Amino acid sequence: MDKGFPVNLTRNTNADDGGDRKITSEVDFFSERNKPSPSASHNNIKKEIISTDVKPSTSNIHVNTGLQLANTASDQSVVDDGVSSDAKTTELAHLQVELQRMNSENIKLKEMLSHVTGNYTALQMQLMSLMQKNHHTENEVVNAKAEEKIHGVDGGIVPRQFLEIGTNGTAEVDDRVSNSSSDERTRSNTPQNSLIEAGARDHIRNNNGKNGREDSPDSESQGWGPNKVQKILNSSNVAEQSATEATMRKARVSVRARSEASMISDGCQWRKYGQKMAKGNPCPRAYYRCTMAVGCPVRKQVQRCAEDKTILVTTYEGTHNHPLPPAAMAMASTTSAAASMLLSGSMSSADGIMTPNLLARAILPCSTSMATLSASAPFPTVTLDLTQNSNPIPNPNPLQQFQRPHHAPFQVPGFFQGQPQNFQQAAASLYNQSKFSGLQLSQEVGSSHLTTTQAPTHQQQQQQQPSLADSVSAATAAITSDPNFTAVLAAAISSIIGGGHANNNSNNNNNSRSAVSNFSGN
DNA sequence: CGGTTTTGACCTGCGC
DNA sequence: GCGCAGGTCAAAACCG
Repeated sequence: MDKGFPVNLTRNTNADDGGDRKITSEVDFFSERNKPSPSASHNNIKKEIISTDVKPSTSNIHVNTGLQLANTASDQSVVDDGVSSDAKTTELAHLQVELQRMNSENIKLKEMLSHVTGNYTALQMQLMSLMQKNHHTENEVVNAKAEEKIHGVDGGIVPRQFLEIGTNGTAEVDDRVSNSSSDERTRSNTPQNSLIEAGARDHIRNNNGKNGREDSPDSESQGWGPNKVQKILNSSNVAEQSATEATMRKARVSVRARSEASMISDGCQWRKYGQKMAKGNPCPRAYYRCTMAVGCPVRKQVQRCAEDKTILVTTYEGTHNHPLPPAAMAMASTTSAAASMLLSGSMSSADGIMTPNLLARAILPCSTSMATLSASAPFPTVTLDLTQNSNPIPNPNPLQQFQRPHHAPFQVPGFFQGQPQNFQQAAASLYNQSKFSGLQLSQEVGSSHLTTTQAPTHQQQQQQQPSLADSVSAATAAITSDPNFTAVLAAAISSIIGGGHANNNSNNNNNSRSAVSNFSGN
């Protein structure tokens, strides 16, 4: 019996070995993609070139090189049958000239690429500095307010510990942020630990480490309590910045997907550590912790939607501190990217309220409604809704669009690198697919008046698309319930959001074996 | 036997 | 201060 792993994976793939086969073929495809073109004529010309001591360029930039040479080669193979060696030599010379021309062209293209890259970097730097400047300005406003309180301008009482945290707590918070990987389990292993420590954590909040525990890794908060951050936000700019970083860990990414399984497969291994009945929902909420590495801070909550029990809402929090298999990277990078986007938006505002329009456009630039953003207390949350059936781009054959042929499977972002054309095609394709699947982006910003679009309920969203054929609904539901699709779609979204965010687990090696084992294990 | 799930108890924050 | 809700812990049960 599969415990904690999606049942519908095996259901969707008919058998466990079917699931393995699917993933294996995908991995094989990726490995194939890294090989040169299998064209026989291409191989022929390669041999010819090497035999004449002309080194072919291996640059990826020159996409057409192989084709042109291949054509030439096939021409030559015809000539080979009965033509003199002079013609052969002439042909070789011609090829050499052609190759040299292409090499020089390659160099030019490389220069262009480096130029564009440089421009991009410069622009990115400018953007960063602008954002930083903006943030700094807001900090000054906060500081001014804090100063007023310190000097009793408004008669307010300044909580002493907040000021102390501002100078002293920086290291503590930063340390927590940078050491998000600190071993929570180790910390919790001692018997009495949790209760004592819970109290100690609270004590730290109030006394700022006067009990001497602030330097201990034990002082690392669980990353789920909002209050510490909220309090620190009211102190100095340093503390605010630190708190913002701490908030980064608290950003949540919620994924709604139709699934009859108890949990969607995201490639990670999870251990259930709790279950609670949440108010207003007859379905219990399950709490999971990542067990792929000891002390991984990532947790997730899984709960069925109260309105539609076929919808599984999975809420992720935290960043993995260990290498992930590609299958896990897809979802992990997505949640990380979404969290980064969300918090980069929230960071630009002193009161923690994000700029929803900017964020919304950033997540999916061509859409006005694709994912739900919420900065309502206590946690900023991005919701990726993979349950909808809306289709802004009419597609007469949605099934065809969603099919996963073996010759062109979906890719996770890590595999896009070095394959720009494939990346663009896949991203564009998945972008359309994501639009098809009805990722809804609205701006629900808690109590703030920045709300521009009221997040529609699930029923409302369905009612907005009454004209869709049942087959489309069924296909979408079936596909979006496929955990692999969910993960890969999420990966594509993260890719669209921006490569910088998408692969924060850059040290993750693409261990295809672990991916296979994970999926088969799931 | 080791890992996972279950489940009741406990803690914390928040609103009243 | 009290009650509520969300979140976590850990012993016991369960499973392969």
